Amino acid sequence: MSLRFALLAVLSSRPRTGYDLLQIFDSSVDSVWHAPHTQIYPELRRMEADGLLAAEEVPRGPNSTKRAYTITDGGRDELRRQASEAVPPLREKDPYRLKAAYMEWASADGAREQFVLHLAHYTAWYERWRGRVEALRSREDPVLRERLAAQPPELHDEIVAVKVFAYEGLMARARMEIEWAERGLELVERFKGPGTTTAFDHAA
Amino acid sequence: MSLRFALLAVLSSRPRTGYDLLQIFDSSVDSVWHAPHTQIYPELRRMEADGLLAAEEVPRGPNSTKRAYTITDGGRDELRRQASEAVPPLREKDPYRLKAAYMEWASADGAREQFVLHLAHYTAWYERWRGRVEALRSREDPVLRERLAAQPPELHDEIVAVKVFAYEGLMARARMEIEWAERGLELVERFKGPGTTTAFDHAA
DNA sequence: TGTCCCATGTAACTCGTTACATGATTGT
DNA sequence: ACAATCATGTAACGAGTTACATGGGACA
Repeated sequence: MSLRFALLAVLSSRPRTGYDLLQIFDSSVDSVWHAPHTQIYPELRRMEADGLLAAEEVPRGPNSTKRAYTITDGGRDELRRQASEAVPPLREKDPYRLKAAYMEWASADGAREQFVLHLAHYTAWYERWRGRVEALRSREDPVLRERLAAQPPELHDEIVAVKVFAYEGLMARARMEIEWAERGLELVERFKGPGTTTAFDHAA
Repeated sequence: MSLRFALLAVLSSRPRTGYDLLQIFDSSVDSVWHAPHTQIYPELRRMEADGLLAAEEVPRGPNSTKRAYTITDGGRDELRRQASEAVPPLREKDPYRLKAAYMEWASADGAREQFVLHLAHYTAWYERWRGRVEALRSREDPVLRERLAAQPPELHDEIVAVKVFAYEGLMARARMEIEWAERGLELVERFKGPGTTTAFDHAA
């Protein structure tokens, strides 16, 4: 249901096409969630069928149209409902920690490479999320501006604050992952450096 | 593939039945991964068909048998392969941060309840993981003992160290989630306390 | 006339969850 | 006898990924 929630949330500020949503999700701005077009387009159709969205064919050049989706009152109700319904957190399923727990089976190079990738990944995302927080605080982000324009001024501080809070949560996660990967690299050097043996080497 | 990896890893110390694995995954010890029996039993059958496991019908009472699975040489190769192959980290999909980013749509009670659940969840798991680290460090954990018994003594330190490292990563995650949820509760009081308005109230 | 970018789909497949089922064994 | 636990499945469904496709518009 997260995809549906995210779509409703983005469409609550103004109508957009599937392609618009794809850009927002996948590349530029809203780096909390993502989805490929193969998931977005069918979901928009289903949401329209469920009465959460209304679609309009708008012209595009002389011989073509595109579908713009507008949130309906029912869609806004559903957005409020999903935002307000507390869902119990899921049990952890953590593939990184799982893999680390059985690192004795890994080659030195494989283990090292995994942590190098981990470090690079979360370092890059940390920077990206930091940029988002700045764009939100300064209220220069274009998607945020459209959102604020669609809501009364007395809500603006809350809207900005909760988004900053969300991205700061992602930044905290990234910092944790970076520190963990650095400790991982130390472990690799300690146990898989020259002159050591590991379960990996006990081949049949 | 994480389930398959986890099954291979657990079976690498000694043969077990599907039910044994279920206990290890779902309740008692190995709290890094979990899976219901409806996923474990068919996966074991597939792994047997793929030559990673060998099954043996062992008697159970007078009129019944159970299937015990043993890892094969091919299974050990696959375990080494998966442990050694660096996989690029996945893009973030974070339903908690997503929901928080659009908290302006939530009722005060719904938002508060969500963070209370979050806090309770990660507090409980923090304690659980801390207990696991203790059981690993003292080498009193029965599953760990079987694992060490199956591997030469010069590997014991590495085996314990990587498991402690994995659980400490989970603990770091839990600490981060706890701090974040506490900040979330402060935000709820600030913006959804008495005398405030929120997008939730702007009903149609 | 080609090459991006805009714009939208279907189909097959994997992973995971939930619901529905069944039967034997062990201990009280 | 009954209950708890041991033991193992099938089926339907939803979410998400990857592969396969198609066609118009804008600009050089």
